[in-house]
Order: sequence, then structure tokens, then C-alpha cells
Amino acid sequence: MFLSRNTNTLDAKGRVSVPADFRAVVGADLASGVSDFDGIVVWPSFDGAYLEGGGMALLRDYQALLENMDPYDDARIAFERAIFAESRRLSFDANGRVSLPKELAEYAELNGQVTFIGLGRRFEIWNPTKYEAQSANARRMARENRHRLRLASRVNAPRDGGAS
Amino acid sequence: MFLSRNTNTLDAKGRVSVPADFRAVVGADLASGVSDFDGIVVWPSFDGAYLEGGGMALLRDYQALLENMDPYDDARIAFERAIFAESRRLSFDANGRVSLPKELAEYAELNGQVTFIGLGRRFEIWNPTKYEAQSANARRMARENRHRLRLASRVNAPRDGGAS
DNA sequence: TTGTATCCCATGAATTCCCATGCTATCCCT
DNA sequence: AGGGATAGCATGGGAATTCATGGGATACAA
Repeated sequence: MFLSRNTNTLDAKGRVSVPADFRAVVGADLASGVSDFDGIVVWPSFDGAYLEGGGMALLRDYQALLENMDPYDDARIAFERAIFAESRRLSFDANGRVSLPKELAEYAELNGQVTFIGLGRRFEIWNPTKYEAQSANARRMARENRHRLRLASRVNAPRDGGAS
Repeated sequence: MFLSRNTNTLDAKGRVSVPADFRAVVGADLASGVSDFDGIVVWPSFDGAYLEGGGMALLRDYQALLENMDPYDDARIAFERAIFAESRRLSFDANGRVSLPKELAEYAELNGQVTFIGLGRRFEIWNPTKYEAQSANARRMARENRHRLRLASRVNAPRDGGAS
């Protein structure tokens, strides 16, 4: 599970260290045979100027999701083009860095510093300054909506689960 | 289940012993295969100057809750950013300590002593002095709302019957 | 050549690991 | 029940390892 937020430097050669925690996540997939690729997969978000990424396991999940949609559903085709076609495999070097293709860095307006954001099954890569605003906003909104963060009871799960 | 209140010292290296009871809780998850991580996960509360935490099992529960929401629901994104992105995996050393990242200690204004508060499925980490005021307040409010503390009847009542 | 991508090695800082200690609660034996 | 041994827990400090980062060398393509 990708957790935590981590800012690393993007050097002149376009390399950036992937946080060790993140490497451990995809490393576990590799060890357990879920994946055969020692690295991450990254693509430009279709929702803003940042990148999305994950391990091969995530891509498999998206593949399964899309294969359950109608083959000629326009949305399915659009997702395939926006995610699979735009994504790049970035493999780790001996020190746990990847080299970020220029197009991706430009798309997300990355220079100097980049922030990795763990979001559970996937992660995002942001320009640190751009993420600041997002983060402050998220905290405020999380606080306002905190009544919706109600875990189902583990013992006798009630029917409604009701955020009312 | 995380129970009781426990104050331990935060040393110069930022280490603090996790109460043995708490370690037993996450240890059980580990042994039963619910989790594969021997430690706790901690993040800054978005509701005050204290930390929230739990085991990986808790995070999975939150993940399940969030993945049932619309992927682009603003509240879902806010929770993901406020919890997953801000949380840190803290693994136990051989003596059951974790090292608390500086940002988290600063956020909760922790120095010298920290108080772990067991709250069932999750726990909180407070500056002991700050928690005092909170605690008195909680007792008063619990008293005012005592009529609402009505247990649901259990379908298969166990034999112990025990008003202990 | 020039730019680009990989691989290898070096380094400082931060983190983790390991061992030792005092204290307390528990157990066991008489 | 006394009293001593024992094990678990919280804490301190030093050593070793990992992590992020910079730079040089090498290979390949434009």
C-alpha cells in the first residue's frame, strides 16, 4: 500500500529517487510473483497537471476493470488510450532512482523537486508547490466531511452504513 | 482492540516505545495474516493537534471504505490526501520502539513525553498536557450524553452475563 | 560530434540495528 | 505467605546500514 508523502530532487539528468517505501511496495509484488518488473509505471493524469503511477499490479487491476466494460464503449477506449497508451515503464537503477521522461516532467511542470504522494493502491507525482494548495484544501475538506468517514462495524455490520 | 492510556518518553533520537498492549494488537494481525507489516501507521489528525494511528488492518478498512465512494468525489480525494498521503509507516525496532518523524512530532507538539490513547480500532497520540484538558472535557460530555449509551441487544447472548 | 540513456562508484546524512541497563510485575519454590 | 528467581518492558547509547544525491564513464543513436 502506497503511503506517505515524500519530496525528492530531480537532477540535471532527469533522475529522481523513488521513496524507499514505494520501492518496497512494488518489490513485494515482484517477490510474490504478482509482477515481473522491478520498477514503476507512470502516466499523465487526465484530471490535472500531475502524474499518476503504481506498480504493475495496479495496471493489471485497471486492465481487469476495463475488460469488464463493453469493448466498443467509447469510455473504455478513451481510458485505454489515456492510461495504457500514455504510460511509461520506469525501472529502478541500482540506487532506486528512475529517469523521468521529459514529456512527463513537462506535463506535470516538474523541475528541481518532485513530490510523491502515496494514495493506497496508487500514487501521484506533483510539483511540490502545486501540491501545497491541494493539500491544505484537502485537509479542510476532510475535516468538513469527517462524518462520512464512518467505518462499518466489524462485529454486527448494520445494514445502512448510513452517512445521513 | 486498542485500550487504555499510556505515557512514554520520546528520546533525543525521536524514538518512543509503543505500549506493549498496542504491539500485541498489531502483532495479532500479523500472525493471522491480516497484515504483513510489523508496526503502526500514524498520521496527523485533521481535527486537531494530535496524531491518529492504527495497524495496517485499520488502513485497509479505510481503503475499503474509500474505494466504495465515487473515484472523483471531492471528499474521497480529500480523505485520501489527508490520511494516506500524510501517514507514515513506523516499524518496531527490536525493543518495540518506533521513531517518530520530526514533522509528526512537531505537528502534535510532542517533546519529552507522549501519551498513547487506545480508542478501540484506532488510537491517538497526544502531548500529555494537552490531553489532560481534553480528557476532563470528555468525561463531562460523556456524563451529559449518558442516556445515549445504550447497548444493542446481542442476538446470541453469550453465557457470561457478566456485569463485572 | 552531440545529445541521451545506463551503469558504476563515492559521500554525507539520516535512520535503523544491536547491545546493555534498571525497573516492575509475575512466577515458582519452600 | 515469604522471598528469591525470572521474564517482560521501557530506556540509553554506540555502531552499522540504508537512503538520497552527485558525478564520471560507457554505450548508442541522431
